Amino acid sequence: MLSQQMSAGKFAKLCGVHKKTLFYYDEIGLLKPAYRAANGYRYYTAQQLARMDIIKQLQLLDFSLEEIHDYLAAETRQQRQVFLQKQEQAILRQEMAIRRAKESLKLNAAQMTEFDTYGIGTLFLEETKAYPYVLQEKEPPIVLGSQHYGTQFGLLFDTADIPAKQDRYIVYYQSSQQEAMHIRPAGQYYSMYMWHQKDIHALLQKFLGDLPGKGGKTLYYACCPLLSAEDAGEIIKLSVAAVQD
Amino acid sequence: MLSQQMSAGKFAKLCGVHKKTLFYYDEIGLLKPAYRAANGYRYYTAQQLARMDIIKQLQLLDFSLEEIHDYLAAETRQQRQVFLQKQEQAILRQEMAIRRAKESLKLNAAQMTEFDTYGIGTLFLEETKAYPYVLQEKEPPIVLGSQHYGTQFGLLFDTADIPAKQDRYIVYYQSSQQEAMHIRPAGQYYSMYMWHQKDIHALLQKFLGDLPGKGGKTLYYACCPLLSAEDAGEIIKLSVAAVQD
DNA sequence: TTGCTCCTCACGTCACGTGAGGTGGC
DNA sequence: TTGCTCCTCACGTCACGTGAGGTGGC
Repeated sequence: MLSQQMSAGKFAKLCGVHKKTLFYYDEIGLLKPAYRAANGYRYYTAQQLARMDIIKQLQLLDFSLEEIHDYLAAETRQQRQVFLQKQEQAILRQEMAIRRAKESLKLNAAQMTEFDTYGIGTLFLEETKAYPYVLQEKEPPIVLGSQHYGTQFGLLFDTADIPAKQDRYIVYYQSSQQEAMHIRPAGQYYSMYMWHQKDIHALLQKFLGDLPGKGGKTLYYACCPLLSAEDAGEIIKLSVAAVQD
Repeated sequence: MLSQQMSAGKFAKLCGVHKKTLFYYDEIGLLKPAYRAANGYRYYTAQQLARMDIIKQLQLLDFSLEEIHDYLAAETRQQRQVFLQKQEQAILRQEMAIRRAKESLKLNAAQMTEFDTYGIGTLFLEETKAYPYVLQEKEPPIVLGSQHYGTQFGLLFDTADIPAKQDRYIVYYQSSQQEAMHIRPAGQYYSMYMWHQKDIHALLQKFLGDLPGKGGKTLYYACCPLLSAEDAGEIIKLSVAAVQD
């Protein structure tokens, strides 16, 4: 029977965790050694590996140690099942977050290389896919930020308005199509990266002046927070459809 | 110009963060107020929201605050792009982990309901899909644990061996098909949940004795760590193909 | 004056990790 | 005896959160 027992170091190696982790689990009562010698030495048994195994599995499911403790203390399997179901929700939320992060990363990386090839103030023609977007109905906040609008967001202008006044709308993309009432059509667009410091109006007029012909009605003003990363001014991307609609 | 400045509380609300978060960012030098009054009051400007916006975006990409600091301190866009690329790897790893967690959760939930309907010692017939698995070539560790083998793992026996001796192999499932050299075929299986305390051999013989006829050659012994969750003994699931091969 | 906001300590949280300094077993 | 393992403090880390106690502006 004693041959089954092992010291903290051995048990830690078998479990694939740091010995200090075992000390911590002992301290919080999550996994106490089967036997404590008079000199303070901790001894674990092979059976305890099963408990550690559950702990590790639940950690992969993003349980906190306290939740794992409650799980293990649950009387019935029904109770444990409730824990697992709750966790399923959490995992799904995490999955959404990861998906958004991936999209954002992809978009930003692509935009960086695009920006590096064209730089500021160069007009270029690009082919883009269609994407859905949502219009902000209520009064917009002072500053546009990704915390409100997600990865891709900006303003819409009517090109007819530019010479005189300006009219704003806030756009924000959504992968969830439920809210997306509008679609930016696929096709060729004239685009230019610009540096927005103060006067939007001058920027827009410069852009329209550079166009080789008349473009689409809608002017897309996209914010590029990760491109900017400077204290002074923001880098933005202006686009209009190349074909008149 | 002063009208652009706002107190910590207002700026926090605008950013959607706790005021204490601003204090912390100030302390670590990630986002310092634009102006500090003689009485110690912090004042922020609307421009600083852009920086906060980058911080939050990068946090969504699972950057640590230190990494964000380095990102923002990077001189060139090329350097920043390197950061983003590194992060892409991290995100992909996370995605894998989530996928495995989801699979594990699904499997365990299904197994719990199955176990609740049949209980221990009841033979039942089930239809299962094919799944790939890998054989452990080297000497197996003393105790089977999910940390080595993933969500689904266990032992393989040859039914011909049972009456006399026992021969073990360790199985472990993989969703990545690269390593999976073997396949458990789809079809009908006789299965039974049992409580494994000490004598495996007696268990296996009982199981084979309960079968209504001769089953397949391979006996699957699957470990169910999350079903067990008790200190004494483990719950396992035995299966053989219903059709003789 | 009241109520609100602002500040600075200082300590808590989570799940450990990292030494320092000392003891015990072969 | 040497080298290895074990122990217990105690403090560090990460990204904040939580009061306590006091000040400042309208």
